[in-house]
Amino acid sequence: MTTSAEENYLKAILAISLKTTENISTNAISDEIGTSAASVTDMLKKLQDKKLIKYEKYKGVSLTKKGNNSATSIIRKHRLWETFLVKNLNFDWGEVHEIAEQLEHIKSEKLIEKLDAFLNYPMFDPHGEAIPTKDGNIASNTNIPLNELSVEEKGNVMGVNLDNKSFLDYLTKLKISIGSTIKIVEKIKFDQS
Amino acid sequence: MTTSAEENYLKAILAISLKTTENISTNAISDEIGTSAASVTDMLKKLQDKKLIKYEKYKGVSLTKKGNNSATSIIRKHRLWETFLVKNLNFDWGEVHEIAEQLEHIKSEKLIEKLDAFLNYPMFDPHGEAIPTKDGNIASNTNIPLNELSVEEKGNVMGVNLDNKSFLDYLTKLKISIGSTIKIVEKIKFDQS
DNA sequence: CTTATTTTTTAGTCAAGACTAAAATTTTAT
DNA sequence: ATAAAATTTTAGTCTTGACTAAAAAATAAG
Repeated sequence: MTTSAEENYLKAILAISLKTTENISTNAISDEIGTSAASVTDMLKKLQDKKLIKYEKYKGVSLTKKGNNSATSIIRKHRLWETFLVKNLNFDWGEVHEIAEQLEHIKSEKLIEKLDAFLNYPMFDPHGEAIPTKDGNIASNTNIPLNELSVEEKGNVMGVNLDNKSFLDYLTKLKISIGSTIKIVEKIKFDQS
Repeated sequence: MTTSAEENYLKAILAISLKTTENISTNAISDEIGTSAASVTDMLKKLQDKKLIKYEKYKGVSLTKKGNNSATSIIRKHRLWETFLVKNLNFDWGEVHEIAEQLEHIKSEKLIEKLDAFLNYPMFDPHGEAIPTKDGNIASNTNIPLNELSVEEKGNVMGVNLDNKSFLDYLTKLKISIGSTIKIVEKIKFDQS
């Protein structure tokens, strides 16, 4: 059985592996989780013992099959709960992340299957991220990042990549939500906003 | 902020105080929670420091106003989640207790208020137990225990007091659920079944 | 009313998961 | 190629919440 702390490390390792091609360093993990590098080293040993990661001193880390399954399952739980919070409990998408961080660690296979059925097997969460299926499959996200759309082009908002509260609140204020059609009016050179 | 462990102790103390009039002993708590008496003594000191209980060495324990509020709030969360699991996720009432034990510790006032609204402010949980309101009020349960009904009398099942999995499964098999009308056919002397 | 029994507390330990400071290793720069 | 800088690991400590064994206090029995 994995603890919440272990699950958070696995999730972090998976998240980093999707952002970079390089091998995953202790510091990258400590940045992602917000703990000291020493704490990360401690935990890597435990995860290694449980065969959830492959870890070589000073070299870097990668998830084993087992670790990847575990991490993917946590992402699945997180995104299903976020979907529930937004769709059924009427939370704004900007405020569900912290709550889902807690809910994702609830231990019950049956719970998550029944939640999935209740939500009618959604493919995407409220941020537009794909929800892994029970057997670990993830729909690939074929959306175009906003900054790659040119002026006057139109597109539908399929999701928001950031889990940044103030930015999500800003979008809410502009009434931009999943499914909205937006048009690029002008590009500001400095930050491409 | 209370930890999950602290919340479980508060819940146990409240549960015992509802079952007995006598003062609450260390052993009673250790029996309820399933830990050693020594562990209970340790925790009582912490709860005392946080002003959640009144504790006198060798004498016994009682909840302070603050402790009672906290314990009641946990009961509320537990019962709202059980209601959700049964009503919306189609769990059998016999299998929700363990999951609710985990969900009750999720930290978010807003979550529980929104869940309450989503469920349409239920007064009773799937076991027939009253759900405390946001401000701590609990509807008193005026139901008659089954063993006090006489032969041939009829009644409606308002709830089941036990959180005993095998008994609840047994009732499920007999198709006895909340709202069923049952009739006392015969009393078996030995165990009053 | 003193002794035996039960209950409760204290003392010492352990594991998980965090930390800081120091040592070891790797990488970068001259 | 070697010194300097950055990264990573080790060693030692802390807190939480548990445990066992022993001591202390309260209760029961003769």
